[in-house]
Amino acid sequence: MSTTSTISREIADTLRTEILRQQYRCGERLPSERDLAARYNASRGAVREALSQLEQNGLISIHPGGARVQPIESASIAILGPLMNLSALPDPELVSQFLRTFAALATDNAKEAVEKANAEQLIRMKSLLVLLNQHAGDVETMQPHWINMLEYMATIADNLVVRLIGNDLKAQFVDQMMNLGLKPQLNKKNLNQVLNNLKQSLAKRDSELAGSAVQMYFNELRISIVADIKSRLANLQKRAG
Amino acid sequence: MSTTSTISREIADTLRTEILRQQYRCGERLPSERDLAARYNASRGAVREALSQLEQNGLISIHPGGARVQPIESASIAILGPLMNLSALPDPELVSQFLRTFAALATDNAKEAVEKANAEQLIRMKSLLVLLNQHAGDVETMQPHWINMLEYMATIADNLVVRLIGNDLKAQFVDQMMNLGLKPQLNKKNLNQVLNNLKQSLAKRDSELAGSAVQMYFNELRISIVADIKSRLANLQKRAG
DNA sequence: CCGACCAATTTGGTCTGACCAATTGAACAC
DNA sequence: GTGTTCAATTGGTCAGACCAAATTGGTCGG
Repeated sequence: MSTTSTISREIADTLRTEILRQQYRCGERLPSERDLAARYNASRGAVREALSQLEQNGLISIHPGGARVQPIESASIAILGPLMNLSALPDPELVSQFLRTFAALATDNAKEAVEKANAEQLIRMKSLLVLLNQHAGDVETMQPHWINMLEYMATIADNLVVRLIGNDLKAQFVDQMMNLGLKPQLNKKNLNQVLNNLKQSLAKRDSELAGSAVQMYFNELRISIVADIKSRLANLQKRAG
Repeated sequence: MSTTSTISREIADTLRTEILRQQYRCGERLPSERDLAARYNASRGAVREALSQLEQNGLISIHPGGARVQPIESASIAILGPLMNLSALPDPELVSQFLRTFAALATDNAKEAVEKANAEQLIRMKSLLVLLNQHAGDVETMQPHWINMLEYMATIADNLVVRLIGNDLKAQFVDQMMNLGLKPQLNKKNLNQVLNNLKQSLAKRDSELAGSAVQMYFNELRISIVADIKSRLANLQKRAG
């Protein structure tokens, strides 16, 4: 649903990819709006809307005299998705950073959730944990229950800043990961420890323990996923070489 | 510098504020581009660019038939700045969430920095820590040294995702906080413990300890700042009532 | 009274062509 | 070389037009 395809969006996508591929050097001037309009067979208005989006992305800065490419480190999160889509398989380093970041935020959510949960919310978390335990055998079917748990923790923590970042990150990352059809292999022993720690943290309302449990889970997930991507990359290279 | 004032930007700012003030109910249709153009005495093109920016902000979704207001929880980080600027004094709850989030990311950076730092980087961090200790007496002059330390840790951690989020958060938050001229009062005993833990973490390359030290620092900072804002708000209310 | 259907209107997406002010860049004078 | 000047370029804005999709409101059948 949603993403209605428009000329301006297509232009923005194309230019964004070109910039992320570093086909324009940082600081370099982009072609003029009129040139771009000619190149893409579009009107200046469409080009301007595209450039306006790229400026919002922090990829370029538009001044009278010309639009200049900005260093990628000063861009906004919105570019992470396109950055990961530059090739069929995302950069494992970037994926690792992504999961680290996601872990940090989820950990904070877990801590705050356990801290401020009321009795009813505590019970609900415990019941969600039971579901997690029931599916501990199969990572595949456990996934949605993890999402439920983390989502519910986020609801309790009720941190707008984290939620907004999480939205962006999810939009940029999760959907694209799904497409890869990753089947992470989690160490069962460690997973059991995660679930046990989570259980204890809920029982004793120990927020630090809850945080470290979530942290450990994401750590496992990260290591597994990154390894998977790296091995796929190695296979590709072997086939190509 | 930079922010050249353009009509489209002004329109975007005005509409953004109106939406954040909930002057349009969520799901409600915005006035048509033609209406807005008439209202702001501007051309449709300018209005379209403004709306395009708001769509990038996740505040509205534009479809043929009309632009509709989206729930704020599905917006992007870019709205946090405007959200905090709705009134002279920002919502303390939002500030608290901000600092929590910032803490979570800085903590992760600290952990990774201590983990992967080479000998030279370790030395540099120690020297930065010496500077911190020298200014431990005065929170005011210590601030820039903290920024240096955290910035250097971020450089070592070299996590693009965290950096981009940090950029956004800083752009939305830090500058506006500076204007308030806050003078946080940190508990000296706790501050000393933070510095000591940091020192030990560097000596033993204990990433967890480094993380908890940074966490504790931000915790102190957050409590102090939030209390400050709350007391100011109380003063304002007393004067008004 | 209600729901399904259809046409008129409205709305966003795009294009063309035009004007202004600021910037740029090259020719020019020193 | 260096500083100045001036014309070409560039972004910002406007007006008016067309199309396709969505909305709206009225009509018709139940």
